[in-house]
Amino acid sequence: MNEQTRLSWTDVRDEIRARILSRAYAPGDKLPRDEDIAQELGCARSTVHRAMQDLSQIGLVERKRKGGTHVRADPVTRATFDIPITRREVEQRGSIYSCQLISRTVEQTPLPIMARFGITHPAEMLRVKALHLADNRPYIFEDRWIDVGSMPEILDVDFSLESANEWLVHNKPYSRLDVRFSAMNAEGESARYLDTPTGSALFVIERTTWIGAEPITTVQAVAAPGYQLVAQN
Amino acid sequence: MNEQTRLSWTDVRDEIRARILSRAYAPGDKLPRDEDIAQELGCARSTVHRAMQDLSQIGLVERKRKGGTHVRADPVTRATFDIPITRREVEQRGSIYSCQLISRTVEQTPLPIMARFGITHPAEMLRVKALHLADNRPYIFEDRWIDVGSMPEILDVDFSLESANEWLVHNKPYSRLDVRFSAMNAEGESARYLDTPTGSALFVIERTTWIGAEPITTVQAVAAPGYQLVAQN
DNA sequence: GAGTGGTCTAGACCACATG
DNA sequence: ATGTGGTCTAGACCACTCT
Repeated sequence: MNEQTRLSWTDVRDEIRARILSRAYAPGDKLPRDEDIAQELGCARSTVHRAMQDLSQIGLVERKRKGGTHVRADPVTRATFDIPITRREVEQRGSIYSCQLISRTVEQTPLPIMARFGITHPAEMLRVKALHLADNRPYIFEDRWIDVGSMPEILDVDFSLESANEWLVHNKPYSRLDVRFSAMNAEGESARYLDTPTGSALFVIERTTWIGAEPITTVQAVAAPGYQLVAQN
Repeated sequence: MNEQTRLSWTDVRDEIRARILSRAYAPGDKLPRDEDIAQELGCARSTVHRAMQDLSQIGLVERKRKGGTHVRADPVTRATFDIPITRREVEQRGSIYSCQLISRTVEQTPLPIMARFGITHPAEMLRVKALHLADNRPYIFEDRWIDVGSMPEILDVDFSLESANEWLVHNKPYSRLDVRFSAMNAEGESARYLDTPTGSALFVIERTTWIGAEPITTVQAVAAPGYQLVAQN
C-alpha cells in the first residue's frame, strides 16, 4: 500500500504542471501554499520549493513572499540560447574553421559605441574586424571594440594566430552581459566580406560585456545568409 | 572576531566567481569538492550547491557526478529571452495595440509544417494569418498553424475579437517549445502587410509548441524593420 | 568499486509584501 | 502584525560516471 519510491522534485513539478495544463489551476489562480502541497503529495516542503523554482524559472508561475504562488495569467515564452565561440560553432557543424584578420586599429570610441557601453566620455579602444569562415566560405563578419585601458596586454596579441573572439573568451570572463538580436540588409563591408549581394537579409548579434561597470568588449557579429539560432530546450 | 552574519549562497557564488575572474581558478581547472569549499568558507554543503547551481546555469562552470566541478574552458554566452504576447509587448512600449485578421482557412499541412512539428502524416489544421499593429502601424505579421484535432473548440473562436496569439496563450499551455530566430528579406505578403519595400531585412521568430508529442501550434512571426530582441539580464 | 554531485528530510529562522 | 516564500543547516542516501 505504500509508495514504491519517494517523490522527486521533478515528479512534483510534473504534477503541478499537469494541473496547470488541465486548468485545475487556471491562469491567474493562486496555488496552495508550498507546505500544503507538500503535505498533500507527501514530501518535504523543500522538495515542493525546488519544483516551484523550476516552474518559476520557465515562467509558468509567479511567486511572491506573502502573496503566494500564482499561475501566470500572461505567460511569456522564455527561451535560452547558447552562443558558443565561433570556432566551436563551426566545428560542431562538421565544418573546417578558419579566420581572417581584416583590420586592427586604435580609435576613439564614437557615440554609438559609447552608448553601448554606457560610458559618457570617449576612450581609446582597439578595433578589430575579422571574418570567420566555415569550409573556406564566409560565416560571420565581426566588428569588435576592445577596451585597452583595462587590458593593455591585448595590444601585444597576434590576432592572426588566435581570433579576438577566442582570446577574450579564454582570457577575460565578464560579470555583466547584454545581448541583442536583429536583422539588417547587407551593405558595404558586410556584403563584401560575406560575399553576398547588397540587400541580403543578415542576422545580427550584438554583444557587450563588462566587469563590474568597466567596459570589456562589444561586438557586432553579422552572420551569412541562412544563419539560424535555435533555443536550447 | 566572529562573522557578522551567515554566508548566503549569493555570497558564496560571488566569491567563487571572483576567483574565476581573477584566474585563481583558471579555465579548465578543477574546483575543490563542494564539501571542501563549504568547510573553507564556513557554510553548509547545500549552500555551496545552491551557488554552484547558479554558476552552472550561467554557463561559467560545468559539473559532473564523479568528475567534479570544472571552470568551463570554452565558456558559452548564455542569454535568456522573454517573448511576451504581442499585445503586451506593444503596450509596454507605450503604444496602442490593435490586430487585423487577414485570413482563416483549414488546410492540409504541407511538408515544411509537418517537419516543424515532427509529424510524418499530414493533418488538417487551422491556418490563421494576422497583422499586429502598434499605433496603427504594422508591427508583426504572423502566419500560424493550429492543430484542430486536439482542440476542436478553436473552430468556434472569433479571431477578430481576440487574436489567435492571445487565445492560445490563455487557453493552451504547452509542455514543449522550439524557438528559432533568423533574418529574411521582405517579399510578397510580408512586404505588403508590413508596408515595407521588397527586400527589407526582417527579423523572424519561429515558434512551435507541443503538449507531450502532440502538436499544438506553430507560428512564423515576421517583425517590421527595426525590430530588436534584447536579452533579460 | 569508489568518488562526487544531486536530492530528500526536518526543522529553524529570515525577509519581504500585504492588510 | 502576519503570512508566505526564501534560505540555511546537518545528516542521510542515491545516482551517475570514471577507473
